[in-house]
Amino acid sequence: MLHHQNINIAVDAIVIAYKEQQLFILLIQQKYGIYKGSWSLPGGFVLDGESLSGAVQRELKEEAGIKVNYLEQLYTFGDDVTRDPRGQVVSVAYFALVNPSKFKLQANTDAQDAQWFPANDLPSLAFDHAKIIDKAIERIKGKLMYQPIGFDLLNKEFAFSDLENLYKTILGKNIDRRNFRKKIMSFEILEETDKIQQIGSGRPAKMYRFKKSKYRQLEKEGFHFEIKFA
Amino acid sequence: MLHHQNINIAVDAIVIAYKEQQLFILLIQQKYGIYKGSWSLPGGFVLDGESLSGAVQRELKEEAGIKVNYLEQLYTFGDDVTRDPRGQVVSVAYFALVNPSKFKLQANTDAQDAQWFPANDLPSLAFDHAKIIDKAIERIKGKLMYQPIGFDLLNKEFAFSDLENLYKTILGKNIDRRNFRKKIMSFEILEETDKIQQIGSGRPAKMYRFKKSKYRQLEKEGFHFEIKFA
DNA sequence: ACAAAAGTGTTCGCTTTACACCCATGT
DNA sequence: ACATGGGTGTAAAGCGAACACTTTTGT
Repeated sequence: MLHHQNINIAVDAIVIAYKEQQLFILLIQQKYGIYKGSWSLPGGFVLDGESLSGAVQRELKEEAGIKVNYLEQLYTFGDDVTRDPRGQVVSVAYFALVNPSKFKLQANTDAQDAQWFPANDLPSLAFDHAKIIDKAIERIKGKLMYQPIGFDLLNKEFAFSDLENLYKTILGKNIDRRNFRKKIMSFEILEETDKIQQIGSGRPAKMYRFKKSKYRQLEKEGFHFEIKFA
Repeated sequence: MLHHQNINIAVDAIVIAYKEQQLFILLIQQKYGIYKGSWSLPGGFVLDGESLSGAVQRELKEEAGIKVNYLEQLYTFGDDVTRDPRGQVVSVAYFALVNPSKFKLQANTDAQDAQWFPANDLPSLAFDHAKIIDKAIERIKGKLMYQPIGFDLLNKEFAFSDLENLYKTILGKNIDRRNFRKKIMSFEILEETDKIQQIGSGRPAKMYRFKKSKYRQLEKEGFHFEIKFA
């Protein structure tokens, strides 16, 4: 070490999934220590020579056997020097999105202690993880309005109403179906598939795909995804 | 230390000032090491028991004798494991704004090696600091549109045209004076003083003050500062 | 009187909002 | 035939964009 420091550096991940009009967060049950038995965010110490995002991906694989499709740095928590009772730990939090295909956790890995919890019904959490989750939820709410991250929470093919419900769920308010559809459609970033969804009763829905390449191209041309609501 | 890690944690600060239609960034000349003589952002290792923002403030005081009026975490750089050639260092970058009263650096402190550089004419920088500055400039450009941070770069009392020029400078484009004034005034967050500014020729300008308390109150009521341009 | 910067309103077009009925399917 | 969710258009209001002359001072 360059300079002697009695501080550790860790990463934590807030992994978010969406299913049946609910947001879920991935938590891990602590096996040892004073927080034994309580739930916490997946994460751990960064290894020597390892990058921060690399550490996140490794921990997610080790602790939950999961690979995410969206990963972004959220915030670094280090202003509360006593956030970890064992010693000074600075934690770089990342926020991640997964689509429903990742929802069933493989029990074959180390992941026996990993579980999804509804975001609005979390158990009590170790460390300052409740605060970290709050910040992540704030971030996703904000981002939803000006970046097409909702698609990372849906299957590759989805009904329009799925997107609509996702927005309703995350923002916690009703949106006008007609205006919402008009807006999204005007961006021309959705591709209609030839499939239709048939579940339960009601008229079957056309399935759409998010055209990521089209979006990236529009972005380069100066286009900004942005949604406004009443 | 809880866990043996061969990684250090540091903070860096991007301190931004505005004067005469230019943005300036505070840099420090390196005294030792392989980057000796080249310029870098103020910053350094976090001390045991010290908070991250505390470390930033301490370094700014030590290295430049400066106290900032706006400080916000920018990003944590730790994905490039070799960003510091001496060893693995994760750096939490903060971005800070100061008003013109801080512009003259006291030469009595350690600050002999501190200097302001125009943001568009920087010397070559140590480490990955050029990249960090880019990110900070991006952030300030974005924030200017939806948060009233411009006021932190001006004196407490300022002419309206100062605000206008600040926006023109940072965004790098012309703005419509009438529309801009109309917009800002509609927020009712400025207070007219009884002073007038008289410099050189031309009609003297009324001086304004930013009503921070009024802004905070509006914010609580759900108001969002937001400016759009052509 | 002229140069220099401050101050001020109106019109036009686009975007946002509010709002309700028909369609396709299963039971 | 009815229940369920999918799919669609239009009018009014509000906001952003474009645009030029008058005022106050110094020289």
